[in-house]
Amino acid sequence: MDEEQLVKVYKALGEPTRLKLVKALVSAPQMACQDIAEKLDIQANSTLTHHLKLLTDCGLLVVEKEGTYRYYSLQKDVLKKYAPTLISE
Amino acid sequence: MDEEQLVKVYKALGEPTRLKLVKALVSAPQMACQDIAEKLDIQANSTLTHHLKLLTDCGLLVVEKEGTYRYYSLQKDVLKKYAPTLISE
DNA sequence: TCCTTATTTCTATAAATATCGAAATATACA
DNA sequence: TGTATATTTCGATATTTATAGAAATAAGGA
Repeated sequence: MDEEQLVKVYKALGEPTRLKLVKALVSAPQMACQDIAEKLDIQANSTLTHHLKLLTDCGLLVVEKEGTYRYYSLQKDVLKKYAPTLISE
Repeated sequence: MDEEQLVKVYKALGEPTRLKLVKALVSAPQMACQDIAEKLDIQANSTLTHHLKLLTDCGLLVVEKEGTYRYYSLQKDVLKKYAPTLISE
């Protein structure tokens, strides 16, 4: 992974809301936007979308469409490689 | 390590200049401010101090005084734990 | 003490980013 | 088609942060 991408990964993890989101997805197999927003106490949909975009752009999350829902899940191999402590802790 | 501290670590790594600095210190045993500023092409002393503070505050760097110099070095065990890919790559 | 070098602190500014509200898009269903 | 639900996009604002210049601090040597 090139340096620019590495910066993206660590920037994505270096923000409280997104770190909480990643941690939540370590135990949950996948979550829809609603569930995530509720879990993390995010007020605006657009705020959630913003965070989800950063996390998917850097490869930490993947999204799967299902009807009007989108289910986000963790790329555990990526997380394990770049921030293994988040998997086990 | 509590969550707040974790955020600090990843925030410290999620910025191009600081990531370059960490990478430079993986191979160099230690570096003084001057050397770092030159290596990373940092113009203002205050900018360097700012970055060094974030990196030491989160535990990634330690500083050792020697006369008017301060030598910064990497806490490799910390880096290895939270971002192991930076050690080997 | 005075001067030089090395680094930090202070203050300000510009750039990046987290948040929000509202409108737009997408999909399912009556 | 029309309505409801889920999510994204757009535009604006407030907060955070990276950068810089100047003054302050620290240590060594003339």
